[in-house]
Amino acid sequence: MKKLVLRRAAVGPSGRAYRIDYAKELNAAQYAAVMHDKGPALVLAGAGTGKTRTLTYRVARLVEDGTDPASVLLLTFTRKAAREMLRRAGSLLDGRCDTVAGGTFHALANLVLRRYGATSSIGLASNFTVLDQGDAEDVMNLVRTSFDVAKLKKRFPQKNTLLAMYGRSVNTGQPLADVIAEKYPSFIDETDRIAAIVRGYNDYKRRGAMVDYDDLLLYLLALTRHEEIGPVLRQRYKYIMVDEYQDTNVLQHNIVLGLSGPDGNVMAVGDDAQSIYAFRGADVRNIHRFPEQYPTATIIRLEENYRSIQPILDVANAVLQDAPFMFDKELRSTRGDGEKPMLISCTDERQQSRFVVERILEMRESGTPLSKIAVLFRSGFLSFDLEIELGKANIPFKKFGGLRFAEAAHIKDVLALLRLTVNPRDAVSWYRMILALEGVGQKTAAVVVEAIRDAEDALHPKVSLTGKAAASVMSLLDAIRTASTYTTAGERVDNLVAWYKPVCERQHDDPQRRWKDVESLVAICARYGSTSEFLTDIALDPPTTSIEDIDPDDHEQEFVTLSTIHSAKGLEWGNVFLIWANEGTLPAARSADSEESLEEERRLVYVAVTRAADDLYITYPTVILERERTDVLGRPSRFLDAVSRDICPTFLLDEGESEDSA
DNA sequence: GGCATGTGTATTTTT
DNA sequence: TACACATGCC
Repeated sequence: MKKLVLRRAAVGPSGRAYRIDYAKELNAAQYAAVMHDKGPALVLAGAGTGKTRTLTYRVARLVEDGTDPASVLLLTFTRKAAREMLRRAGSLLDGRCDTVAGGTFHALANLVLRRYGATSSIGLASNFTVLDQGDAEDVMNLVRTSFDVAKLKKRFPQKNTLLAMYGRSVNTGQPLADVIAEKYPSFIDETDRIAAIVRGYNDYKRRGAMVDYDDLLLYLLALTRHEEIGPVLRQRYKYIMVDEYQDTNVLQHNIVLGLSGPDGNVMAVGDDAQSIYAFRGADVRNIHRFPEQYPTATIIRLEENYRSIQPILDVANAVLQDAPFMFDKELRSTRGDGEKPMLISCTDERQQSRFVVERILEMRESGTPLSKIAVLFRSGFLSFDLEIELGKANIPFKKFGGLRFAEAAHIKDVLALLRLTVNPRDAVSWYRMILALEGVGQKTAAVVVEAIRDAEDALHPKVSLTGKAAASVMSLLDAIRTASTYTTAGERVDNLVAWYKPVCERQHDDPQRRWKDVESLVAICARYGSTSEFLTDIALDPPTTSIEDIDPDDHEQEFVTLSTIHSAKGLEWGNVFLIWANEGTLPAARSADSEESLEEERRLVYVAVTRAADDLYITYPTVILERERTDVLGRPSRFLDAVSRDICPTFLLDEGESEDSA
């Protein structure tokens, strides 16, 4: 038997002895944050400074001091981040953090609204549907079309532009007219019509008990201000922690204010240098103004970087050097010196891809696992050429960002079918599926949807059609009717998918590949009893990529990560390539018009650079093929101007000895 | 004439 | 992939 050993314990404010030796496991600043008890606090956590660790330990510390885990609320940017933190906190304390509430603002809103949405003045049925971005666009499109804007003979905003206008208005609190005047001046004459369409959009959602992402936040805010429910929520959540505070929008900021009440038991954690979601309404000023908002706030700075070697941080610090106001920060590495990052000037995109591929092959040769390598870029399409080269070289990779699972047409189809079994009044889903049928175009689809809307029983509409259209519409109605008789999501989806297969095969030329996706969706769905719960989860937390998440065989496999900078937030790799680091791409040309958006591009560079632990290669092509013959001469991103060649030397690529002698 | 379907082109970033 | 526009079927 092992012998018992005595260890001197620290004692917390509650007088209980801590199991975890916080002082030993944390640095001074982290320790201060973890021990912070009541009242507002702002933790400025630079990249790689152990932010997750700090949050995790604070949760554990609160629980060790006897705080009811259910009264701790951890708001994060993604559900995945929340899961990870709660898992880690749980493992510190043998699972005693199970009941801590954690997730995104949207997930919290969903939870609270299911419970209180119907009873309050909001009057939202508890079985409401959550619309994801694509669904919301479809609804907007339906309303837009009903306004006959095509007949205007004038450019009129597209569905996604309309949604962006409305979303901006909601997320920044600006009136719609002001948003149009400021951000979309070319449509200023159409302000009234746009406003009418937005009203139509909101009416449609209300009638169908649907909420989009913005509504979730709006309704949650309303509930925090509600006479009876507000106090209930504040009673419930006594300790609030918000991660990535720099990426909150005004709405979310107000929700935090509403939830925390006058005492302000809020710990906001973030890094203003990593605010990269302004396009979604995020406002860096939320974090900048936190100290004014809460004059008694404790401010704690985490500056010791555990991730990167100093030469990488030198580049990161230099990128921020000329930035206008930011909280003071200077990242210091705890790891010391190492190889300097390299700036590599490539002749064109081909050479850039070749360089990355050859370097990856060398790394693999010298024993670096592929999982430690990442290639980062500004926008999804910038990796297309590289993907081809990686494929040729047989280097497995996985791409994050860009196309998401739930955005693929065939996945949306299956989800639409499922939705119809839950809500046969869902005109958007009907329209989508009817349009997919053989012999049916926009006109016929509109007629059928109209008939369904007017019918007493949506599944038995009175509509007279002939030929192929008649037969295929009948078969769709029949499929929905049959599937609806089953109770579980799994049974329903099996039925629907059997009907959908020939439709999918007729519509797409690569049905086999698509069908794999459908099958993984079916596999996820099979775990659910309730169809609407499944649909909500898919909308709030869509699987990032197609099969990997589900296929257990692929889990072990080694792969290089390709990712947009946005999707790389919070992650790290040993070896990082930042490609397309040239003017016009990073910053993106469309961001060059305002200082605000330019600064956001600077922060993107900062985020990208600070993902690297050991090796960083920044590449840019000099000759860029613009559309139709005009080649543009590329120059490196202006945000690298302040990075001296001494910190990050420049290299050119020459053709070496050919290796294949065959 | 009305409608379904094919073709070409251009794409930020995401809860 | 999603749109605008052109073509060809009923």
